[in-house]
Amino acid sequence: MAVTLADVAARAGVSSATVSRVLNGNYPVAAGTRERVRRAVEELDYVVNGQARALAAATSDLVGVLVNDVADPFFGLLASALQGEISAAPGSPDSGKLAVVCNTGGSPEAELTYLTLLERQRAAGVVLTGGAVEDPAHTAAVAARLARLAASGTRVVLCGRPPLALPGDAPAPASLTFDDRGGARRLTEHLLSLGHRRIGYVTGPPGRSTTRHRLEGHRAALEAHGLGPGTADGAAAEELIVRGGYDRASGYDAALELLRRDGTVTAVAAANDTVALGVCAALRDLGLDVPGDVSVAGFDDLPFGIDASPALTTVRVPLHEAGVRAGRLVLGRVDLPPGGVATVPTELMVRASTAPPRDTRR
Amino acid sequence: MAVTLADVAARAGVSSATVSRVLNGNYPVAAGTRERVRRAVEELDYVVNGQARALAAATSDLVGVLVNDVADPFFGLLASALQGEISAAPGSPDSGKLAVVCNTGGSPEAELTYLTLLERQRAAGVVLTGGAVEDPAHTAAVAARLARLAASGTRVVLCGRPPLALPGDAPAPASLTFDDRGGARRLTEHLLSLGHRRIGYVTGPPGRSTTRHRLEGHRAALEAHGLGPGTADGAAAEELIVRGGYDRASGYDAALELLRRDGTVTAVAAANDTVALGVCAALRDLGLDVPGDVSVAGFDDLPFGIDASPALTTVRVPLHEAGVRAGRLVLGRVDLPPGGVATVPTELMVRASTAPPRDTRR
DNA sequence: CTGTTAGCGCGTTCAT
DNA sequence: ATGAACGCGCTAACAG
Repeated sequence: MAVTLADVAARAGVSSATVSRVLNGNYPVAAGTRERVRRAVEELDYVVNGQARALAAATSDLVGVLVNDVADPFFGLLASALQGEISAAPGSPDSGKLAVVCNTGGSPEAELTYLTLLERQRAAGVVLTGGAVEDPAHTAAVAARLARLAASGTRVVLCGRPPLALPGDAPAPASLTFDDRGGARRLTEHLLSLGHRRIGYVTGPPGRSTTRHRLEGHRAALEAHGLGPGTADGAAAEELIVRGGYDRASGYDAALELLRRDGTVTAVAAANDTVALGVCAALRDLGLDVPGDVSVAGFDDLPFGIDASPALTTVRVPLHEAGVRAGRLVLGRVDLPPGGVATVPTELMVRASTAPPRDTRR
Repeated sequence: MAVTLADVAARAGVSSATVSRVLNGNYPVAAGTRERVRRAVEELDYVVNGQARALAAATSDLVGVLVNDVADPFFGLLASALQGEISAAPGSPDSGKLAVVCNTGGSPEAELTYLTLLERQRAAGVVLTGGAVEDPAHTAAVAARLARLAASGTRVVLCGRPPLALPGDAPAPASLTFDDRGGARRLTEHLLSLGHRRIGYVTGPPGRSTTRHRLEGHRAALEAHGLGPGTADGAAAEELIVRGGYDRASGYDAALELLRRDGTVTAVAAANDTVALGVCAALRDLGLDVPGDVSVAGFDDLPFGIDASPALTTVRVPLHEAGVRAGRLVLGRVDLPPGGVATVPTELMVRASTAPPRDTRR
């Protein structure tokens, strides 16, 4: 059926081992022989069998990239940078690696399934991106899978999720964590410094590390401004935390719920930009002006935020840079400082959707 | 190192052949034996070696999905639906297939490289999505690769690009084409029916099938309304076609260029939604109102269009449905009508960014 | 420098 | 119903 090494060898009048050597170029071969083999390969349209090669050499050129949602630009941007870094490196020994983007849809089961599939394929590396599901049982299951992968030589990198200890004596995987907490804190501080006191917060989906970190940042800012859980205002602020998801619809619903709980809210911080746009849409439908009546802020700084009405104040997460770094890490081209954890900084981006509350203006 | 079939066999006190049989479940095995093998697998945390299995059985569970840009929601949505369809099918024989999203970045070379990589891996299927590069040499190169893939049993599906004839006696691959031309035509007809006559058009990147089809639809609408290439107005309309790309920046630049060519433009149709938002941004910066001074329309109906200011009039491309269909096709779960081509309809979505031109209003 | 010889881990005959 | 043996296509020692 398909043409094999042996076919090429026969055509070139050499042994299959020699063909293998010229193909991999990591062994001395006479120039003349090499040329003959090259021609035979051309003439026969030979393409190596990756499976056989992987089996014989015990190496693979597959790198798995797990994302929670490919349709979400957050992951699209990350995956794009990662894949670019992995597939690039022309001429380098890493060249020819296949970055495999696997879409878990945020489902813990799918995450485990993909990890198994990648283990089956003896992947060269695996990158887990985005917030982790914080269920102890699931975390343990993931850790167990990762430990096995690591033990069999697969490089594991965590990107955008907390460091994870592996069972047994396995060293913890390299991890690139985003400063979600710091970003969220600076964002809420921005709202506070504008004069807002009744600030609503729409969280991400429950049980996710990013959801928790961002909410913690929000609370930290409140507490630092004397709105801690002990105070009356702090208790009121807790009432203004609404559970959501990472989609636009939950932002829309959350905004309605928020105004039902307290019609005097003057600002809303959302778990991400998409949710923030849902919040804006709801406010608009209610006849409220942003930021005139209510300020709204997002998180991530995805490209569409700048074209929203009004342009969204948000926290920039350097997804491209993070993707590139994660790509280098999983290829083993760079290493992390001892401890294996690096934090990617986030940056407050003030735009038009936030302003001082109405009553403090002239 | 890793635990193998033989290890499991030894543990269960049977031959490796028997273990293989219970694992694949396609052969009668005594219930008791099966149970013992199952336990051994559990205890040893055995995971089959995909490479070895593929080599022995001459089948793979990899399905490649080539996209032009993962960071673009257009492809994200498509890939998400495709992957969902491929990885779903719980219990079915297709279950356990690994959908591999490969990001070509729109580069012809990368496209060929990925095709080679997938051929190396003896992929079970390949889906090429998005507009095709219309360079004869490249088209021939792709066709040659696809013919080889098809010959070795890989299922090939085209999604969102024109049908392609393969060299030799190979049957043409199944293809799902989008009605880009019809959609673009209806969109421009919409603008014409609102009373616009000076309509600008910002194209997609040069040499792409989608760019050409959408532009053709635009021109067809003009011609049907007596603004054909022969007429004076038609010639003027040709002057209002500006070359762009699929990114926001080229929309921004194109809008400036358009107004420089003719300050009386009252409407602009863009190659896609992202470009349309760039056009809106430029108009806004110029102090022009959308749609008061200039109407703007996009294409694709990506989620962010509804939150733009104003909500974008566009043409909906049913990406989710298309992805699902493509997924079923590549798995061979459904077939296309004779000829192997199906057209996915597109739909005009009128929203707030288009309105009658100023001078025809009260 | 090059050919020969073993496996890599599994599916699949062919026997039993 | 189960085991023994062979081969998938390739790389990696080991000779020469």
